[in-house]
Amino acid sequence: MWLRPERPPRDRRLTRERIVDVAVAVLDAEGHGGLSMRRVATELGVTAGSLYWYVRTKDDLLELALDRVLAEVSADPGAPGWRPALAALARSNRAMLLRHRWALSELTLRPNLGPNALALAETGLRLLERAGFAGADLDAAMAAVNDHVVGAVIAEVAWHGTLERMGESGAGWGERAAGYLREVAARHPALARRMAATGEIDVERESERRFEFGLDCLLDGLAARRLAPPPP
Amino acid sequence: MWLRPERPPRDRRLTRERIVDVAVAVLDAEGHGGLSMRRVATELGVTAGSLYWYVRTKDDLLELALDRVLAEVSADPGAPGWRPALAALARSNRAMLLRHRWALSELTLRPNLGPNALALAETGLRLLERAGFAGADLDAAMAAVNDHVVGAVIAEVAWHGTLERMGESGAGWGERAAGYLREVAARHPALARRMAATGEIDVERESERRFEFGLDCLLDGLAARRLAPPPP
DNA sequence: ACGGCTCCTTGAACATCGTTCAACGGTATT
DNA sequence: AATACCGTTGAACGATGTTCAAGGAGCCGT
Repeated sequence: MWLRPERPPRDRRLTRERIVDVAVAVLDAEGHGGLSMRRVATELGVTAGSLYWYVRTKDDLLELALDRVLAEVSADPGAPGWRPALAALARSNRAMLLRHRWALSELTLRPNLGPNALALAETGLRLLERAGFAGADLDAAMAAVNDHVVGAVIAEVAWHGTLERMGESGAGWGERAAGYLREVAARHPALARRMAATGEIDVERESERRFEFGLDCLLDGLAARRLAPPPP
Repeated sequence: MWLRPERPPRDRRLTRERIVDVAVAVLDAEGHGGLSMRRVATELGVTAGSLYWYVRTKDDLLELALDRVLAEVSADPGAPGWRPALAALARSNRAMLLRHRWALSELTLRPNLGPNALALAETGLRLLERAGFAGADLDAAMAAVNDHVVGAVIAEVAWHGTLERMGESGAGWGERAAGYLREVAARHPALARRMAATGEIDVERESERRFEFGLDCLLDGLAARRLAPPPP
């Protein structure tokens, strides 16, 4: 994908950029399922076939959209040490994934080697280099932080989606689910304890708390594995 | 989904179980994109419409398939302490996700409250309870481990997929990519250093190494946050 | 043994999707 | 002014998920 440069054109009513703009907008508004070539085309006042002049396939368009939103995550240049800086980068990454929830499903099955993805990797690596990591541990440390971000957001999105579906299922839901829940609770005491302890909880707050907890654990482990203190 | 019990039937040539069997087989063999209602139906010697007697929608079928493979992950009952036991559970989880790579994309956007998912949560929670976790930290610790597993497998699958696509792109690929790579290397020195250091590497081995690295970091952090030593 | 009833399967249909392609109008080059 | 090419159209193809009237197959009550 990133090998195919855009045509140097003449009168074009369209652009890759404008197409990706609309695609991201549609994805943000209606999620993964809401994106279709025809939808993007109508939004641009054009027929679906035209898009294929600028984009080889729908997958390519998704790849472009993914890289577009990856540009939104950035490091905080004013962070005092490697640890706050790395945490800030992770938080920025998480915030972006929560803004564009469709990006996760794309990230899952699509390789992303776009310019913004690579730039993001670069800033992360430099951060860890200054922190005192090198060699194979550098890659592993970077991966560990990214994995935690991705895994945490996946869990949050799935959780949020579950509650949304419950809301959609109309009023009589609780009664039909009660039997199932009772059976589950009987079979799984530890799970029942946790469900009882956390009554009505705010998914966003709790997800953020868990994210910070895991991030702290991870950073503790990373700090212990640093080769050298950060250079002065 | 888990509220709808199967019909008590008469002569049925089909069963939910047989349908899910075939669905999992097709998914394993041909991935997410290879699954269609018609495909499953023909595999069972039946027309597509018949499936809708047993399954309300394709999404429901995927939910069933996901819970089916979730049954494959299990804890090692003979693990000596909480830490090896938790690590074994995480490894078993990872192994399952690598066996059924399609399960990841489903896990991403689908809530999973199936019986096997809940049983899995139960064993994890019991493990952490015995390790000395309680209250909100218990949930957070469980989530942190799961997040690392999911995130790590996602990264591995995406990486593997990238290399596969490169292989498909025919011979002349390297030449067309060389310019892009050179530009990337020039713009991103740290990235270039890492790419140069790790020449031809085995994706599976390296992914496993990174997984264990991150897991160790995480477990270190968790150990430090334990409320009490494990009860005798 | 027969009628009636419910369970399950069929086959055709609908809408929508990604993608292709011949045709065609407008723009720049010669 | 003639030509060549760029960008768009509109129709089409095949495949997809899902629905539904119709019909056959087994069981029940009489």
